[in-house]
Amino acid sequence: MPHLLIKDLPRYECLIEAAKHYPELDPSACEAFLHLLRAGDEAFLHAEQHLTAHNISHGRFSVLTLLMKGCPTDGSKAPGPGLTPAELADNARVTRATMTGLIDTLERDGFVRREADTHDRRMMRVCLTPKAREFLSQLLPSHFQRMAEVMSGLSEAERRTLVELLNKIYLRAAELNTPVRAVASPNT
Amino acid sequence: MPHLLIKDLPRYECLIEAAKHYPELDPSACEAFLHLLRAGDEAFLHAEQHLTAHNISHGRFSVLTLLMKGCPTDGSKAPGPGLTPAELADNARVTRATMTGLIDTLERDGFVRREADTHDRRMMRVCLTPKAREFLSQLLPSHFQRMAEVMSGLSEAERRTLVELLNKIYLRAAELNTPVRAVASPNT
DNA sequence: AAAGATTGAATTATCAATCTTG
DNA sequence: CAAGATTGATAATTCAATCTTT
Repeated sequence: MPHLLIKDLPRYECLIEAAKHYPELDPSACEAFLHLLRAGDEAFLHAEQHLTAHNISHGRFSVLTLLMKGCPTDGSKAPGPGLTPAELADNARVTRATMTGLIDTLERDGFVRREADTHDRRMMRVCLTPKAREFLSQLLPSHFQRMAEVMSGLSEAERRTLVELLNKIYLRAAELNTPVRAVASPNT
Repeated sequence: MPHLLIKDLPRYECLIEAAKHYPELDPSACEAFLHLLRAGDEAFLHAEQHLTAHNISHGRFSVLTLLMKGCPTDGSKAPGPGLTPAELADNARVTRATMTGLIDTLERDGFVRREADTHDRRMMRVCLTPKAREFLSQLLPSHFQRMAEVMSGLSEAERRTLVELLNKIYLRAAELNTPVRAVASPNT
């Protein structure tokens, strides 16, 4: 009879269990993978609850933080004119249709403004409103505070080790995922 | 001009950058937290693409794998009669309304069956169909194979270290999240 | 025709309300 | 009334189709 003060995540437990039935498939790798998802999930939940309490979904938060700094894909600094919906969609990793919907509700709530691009009339420019900047400057410190709580049990050395290992995983996964994402401009 | 063969995740880059402007808020913790989310995100994407290609969403996959083994919250083994929608919702961490919808489409697609509970007529029992068991036995090996690919760059020792660190984070986050999840039965 | 933005249908998710049963 | 399951309204997400502009 296990002590269930800390409830587990059965959907991961099931798979960690199932992976052991495939010894030819590198069980230690599967175990590490599922632990990554489980910890990421639980950590994300902690951050998300804070955002949800402020009526900010994952997608909305991505849009706001991307607009905070410009952050165009090519690294060029263009803070003034804002970003286009297409740039936001690429950087937030959602489809353009999703981004249209996110901008709709953010505009309705007074967090962003749409402006027609002066040079290319197909494009829109999305900008933060002062209300959004105010909102973010209130929210971000407590948001980072919550991140720090989750990581408080790790020493500086452990954090460095963790970041190093996570980076290795990230780069490998990004490499595996790259062909899928590179569907932007085929060569025909 | 950076070499963009591996596209970055600007929504995390922005925050990692922003966290450095709050030196009083434990920047190394925030950095580690965001690296966890970024790696988890990218790893999850790799697994998800495989599931999506087989018409299986995150929620659907959770339901199928939970039903594979029973997996009731209290650890009791009850493989025969299946699980109730409430148990599935708790274990998959979605609301009961969401679970109703997931079971609807899974039933429509022939993966699960609903049966009325013989003892308590408020409850339903959800079971896997043979079609679903066949489907899972085809899918799981390649699913685990993809997990292994992502982790292939880590040695056994690194995997052990990683799991240990992730466990520390998971337990801390679960502890922080527990009060939020324990809203099941208030005492009035 | 190609690119940017949007719209429409479908799925997954939430909460709040409702219906059935205990 | 409690509890389990569902339904209805809304949001976020996807894909496919459409509309405007280049």
